[in-house]
Amino acid sequence: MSRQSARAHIRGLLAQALSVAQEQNKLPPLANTDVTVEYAPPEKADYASNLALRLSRAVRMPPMQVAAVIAAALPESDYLAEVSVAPPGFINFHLSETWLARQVGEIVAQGAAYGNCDMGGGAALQIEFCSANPTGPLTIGSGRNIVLGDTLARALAAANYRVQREYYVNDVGSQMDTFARTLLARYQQLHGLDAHVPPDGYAGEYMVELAAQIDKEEGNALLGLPEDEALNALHERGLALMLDSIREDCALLGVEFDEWLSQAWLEDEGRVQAAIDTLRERGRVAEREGATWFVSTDVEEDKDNVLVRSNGEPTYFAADIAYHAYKLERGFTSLIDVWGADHHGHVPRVKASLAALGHDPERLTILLYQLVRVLRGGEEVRMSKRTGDVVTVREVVEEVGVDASRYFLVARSPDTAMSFDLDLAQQESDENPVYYIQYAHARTASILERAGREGIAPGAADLELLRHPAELTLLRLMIRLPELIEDVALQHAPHRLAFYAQELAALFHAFYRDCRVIDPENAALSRARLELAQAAKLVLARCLSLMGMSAPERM
RNA sequence: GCCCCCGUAGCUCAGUGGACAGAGCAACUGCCUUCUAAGCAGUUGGUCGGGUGUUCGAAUCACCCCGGGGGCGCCA
Repeated sequence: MSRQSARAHIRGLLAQALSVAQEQNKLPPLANTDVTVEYAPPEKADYASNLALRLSRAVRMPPMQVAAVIAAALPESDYLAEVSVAPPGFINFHLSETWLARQVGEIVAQGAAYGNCDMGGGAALQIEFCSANPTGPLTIGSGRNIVLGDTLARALAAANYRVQREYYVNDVGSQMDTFARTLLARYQQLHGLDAHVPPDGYAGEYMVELAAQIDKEEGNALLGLPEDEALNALHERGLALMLDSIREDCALLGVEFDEWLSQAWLEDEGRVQAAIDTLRERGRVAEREGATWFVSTDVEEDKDNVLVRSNGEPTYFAADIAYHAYKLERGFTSLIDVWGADHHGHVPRVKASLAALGHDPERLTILLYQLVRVLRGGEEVRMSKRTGDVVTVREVVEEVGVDASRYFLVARSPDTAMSFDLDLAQQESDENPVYYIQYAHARTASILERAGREGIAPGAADLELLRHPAELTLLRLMIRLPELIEDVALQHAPHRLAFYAQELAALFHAFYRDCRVIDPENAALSRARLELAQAAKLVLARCLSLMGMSAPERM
């Protein structure tokens, strides 16, 4: 695929140096050692390794000496201008500025593919996200789920995983019964009957609209049916309409799922029963108190969990066991679930159940995100899905737009209980990071357009003319994009994209100030800088695209 | 009672074993006859909630405490 990133290259050099030093008896034989390379403080170096510090104890040598030995054994590399050793024992790597300048050509040549890496090696990966109960419109909380899941999916695809996006539809269970009963009451009310939304029903206005939609299609045909038939019909039709609406909400955020997998389907296929049977064969099931239990007290969990209720209905947990097993049976080598932190207690039992079925629970990663508070007029908006008192994805996107919605929802670490301030996202649009980043992109576009009008031909540039500190600082960050994508994919940390984009935009703005691109007095330098502007445009656009945001040509 | 997340500058948050702790916003001071001022430069601002350990090195790891949020067998 793409060329090796500088970080990966340096890691390779260090690994070679380590084995050379051992062969030459400069270091005692060592067991397999992790070679770590990180970003150095900018004034010290570009990259740094603490390898010598970590090995010092094992090799019984002072860290500075270990560092010197390793540094001396490093092979030559055209990536590097200088390698130095710094107290207390760091090995510092300074990139060659001519190598750096030449990377502009690499970036432009790779175009929209620049940033890709081969971490996944084409492995099939499934990411399941959103999966909100189809009993109401998507809330801003689901919005965070969707944006985290989709952004991560984009980064994983860039890291060469074959990614499938899936939405698990919880179309079975008590909440769907309540949904149908609420719908029936609303439908009856439309026909002048004295019906009431059940006390635990969904009081939101959208249920009235849903009933009206069904009424438009069916007229009073449902009134004559026995109650259970009417409920079944409303369940089915209401669910279909709700899923359409959820699909539209996702589309508003620029997200499309490859698969919508139904819990009812899993049950109808007998997969839930089959999972329970398998667990029983493996001696992991107990009957007590009239219910069927998954026995996990002896392993990962601190308590057993119900699989089949005393009324004979399987639980959500039983279906989830079958569901996760089915994911692996479909050939995905790794799975990611994106869950709200309120489900964290569910994690150990799902993993325990996978293990009990003979699967490797390590294949499943659960990305938990803390819940979203919404501020409107400086006040926290109280939300309740049951009363219909929610802030929806649709409202937010309509209010602040898809770019700002996605940016704010992805820009915080999943571990942070974030506040989404609706007024701020709108009022301060001038001071908004969204515009800041997009403006940098628009500036690159504007420069390129101007160059075109003035007949400055791109290409054939002598890139080694790029020596200005502002040019090189910008480039140092640009060449880290593949490393960033690797980190985002590995750490499941999509928010890093937002911080990178912000920093990149800042460095571009600084370059714009310090380095005039189109200079009639210096055609050669103009061509080189034009090439750099083109590369910067590609990197900015790639970041925005990974975050699902637009990259405007002008603002 | 037990489990998970958080506590870092006035505010919103990065940084989760590495070098003197960072950004944006807010506040203050400057910069448009030249490729977009939705921009740039500078200044102010922090006992990293508290304590004790581990380590060559701790915002980061362990333990205890304080504070905020979320969760805990027949809801999903």
